[in-house]
Amino acid sequence: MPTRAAGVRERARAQLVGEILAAARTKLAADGAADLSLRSIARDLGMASSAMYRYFPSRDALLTALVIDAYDAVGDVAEASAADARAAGAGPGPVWLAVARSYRSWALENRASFDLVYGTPVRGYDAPQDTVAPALRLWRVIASVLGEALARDELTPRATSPETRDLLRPVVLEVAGVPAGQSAPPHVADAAARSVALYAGLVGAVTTELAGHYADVTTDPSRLFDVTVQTMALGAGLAVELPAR
Amino acid sequence: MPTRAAGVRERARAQLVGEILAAARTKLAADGAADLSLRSIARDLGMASSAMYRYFPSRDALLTALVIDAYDAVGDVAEASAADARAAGAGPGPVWLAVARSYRSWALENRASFDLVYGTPVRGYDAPQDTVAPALRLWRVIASVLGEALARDELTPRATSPETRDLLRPVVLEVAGVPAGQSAPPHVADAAARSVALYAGLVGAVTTELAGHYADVTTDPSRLFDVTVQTMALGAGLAVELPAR
DNA sequence: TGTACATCAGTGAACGCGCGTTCACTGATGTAC
DNA sequence: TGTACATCAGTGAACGCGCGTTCACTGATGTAC
Repeated sequence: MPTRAAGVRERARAQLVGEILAAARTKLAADGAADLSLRSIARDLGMASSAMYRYFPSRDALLTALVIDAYDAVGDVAEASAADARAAGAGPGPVWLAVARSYRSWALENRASFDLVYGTPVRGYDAPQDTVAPALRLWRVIASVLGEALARDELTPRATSPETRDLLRPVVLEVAGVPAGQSAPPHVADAAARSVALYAGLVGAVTTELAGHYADVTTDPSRLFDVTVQTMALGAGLAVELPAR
Repeated sequence: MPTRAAGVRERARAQLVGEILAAARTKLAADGAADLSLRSIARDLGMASSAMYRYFPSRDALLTALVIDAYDAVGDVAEASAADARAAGAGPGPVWLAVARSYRSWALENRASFDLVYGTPVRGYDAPQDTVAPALRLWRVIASVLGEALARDELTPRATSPETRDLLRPVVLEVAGVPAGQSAPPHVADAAARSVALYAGLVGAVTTELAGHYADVTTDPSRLFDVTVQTMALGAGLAVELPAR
């Protein structure tokens, strides 16, 4: 049974790749991306460091796998929380709050992964093209919130500057129903621009908290996060009510 | 002249400390904080690596000097741009835009310094207490913008959640005239909370751009930054008009 | 002004550490006839 | 079913690198009398 026999080797291989990745994730969580080394992972798995090269051509290739991993984890979490909120009948504002909170929770629980993809780029590592698609998942989730608000006509109107047109790429536009290649009408382009502010604001709120800067100004980072995200939503034209504590 | 002689040695010492810091800044800009080493700085200065220890007790002490350096540079830039804008008669909205732009420019020109203080914390390095005061300068500048808007009664009102009270520390409150130790009235506490959203949003916009994530969604990061910062201002209750391009 | 001593700057070798990557190799597993 | 060969997994030693920090030391500079 040649094919099945080959399958055995392949399966063993796939399993070991999985074990390496699992060990790498553990190491990443413990030491951070900058200190992640093939040798230490090999040590943890009880194998020679040179054996790593049967599975990953270089340290950077391993890093790329972890980067994609992290983006996908964020994508999963964000998409799931948005879907849950919508299933519970939430409108755009509350969906945004749910997404923001889940993003923050994930970041707090996976600091090193968060830093790996949203923090300071790792020196000497250039993320290859494969990482772009998974990275766009969060953009899409946030753009979809604005797209939904727009469709429901729930977006607080504002004067839009004409330069917003043609400023954004399809990713954040298509969610609002603009086909690729077509120029977006002003109000859609504006909604997309607002979603960028939410994305950047979200990243900033979490980054600031993780960098320890919230500690300088508050005693309750979690609540401050909620209030901050609410303020940002207001700027984007979404109403968010915070549950009383 | 004993005192003058001693002064010579002290001055030589101070000058060399200055040269070390200058070389360290150059190295920081070139290699990033994680790769900053005493040995490489010593090499650049043409001295033995062990000589470094006459001037800095450890690598971390050098890092601390660079951290304070970075915070002060940001503080200078932010305070100066706010002062310039005010001198030119600008109201809170335009002052905020000026501060945000100058912050971004500084970050783009000093990536490694930006990462050092607003990015992923350096592994194994704990910023000592001396760094807190310089770090607060940017908070104060941003809080002062909101404080001014409040004083001028130019802040778009909004429903404030009662939990905003007692959420924030004096730093962001005192700028609006609340003496240390006193609880802020609701509208002041709310203004302070808005300033946190601006701070976090600003950090996030720059972080996102530097991490390369803007490249996924736009072709004109500079303009997108302006629009983003405008949207955030709206959430904080400030009106910002962007100059046409 | 001159001399004896103390202080400081700076050196170079060394310790012990960890890293990514390469290479020739041993066995085990799979393949073709 | 059995044998000869090819493929692959994994090893362990080695290369060359850079790091922070310590230590005993040499000279030069400053200080006290």
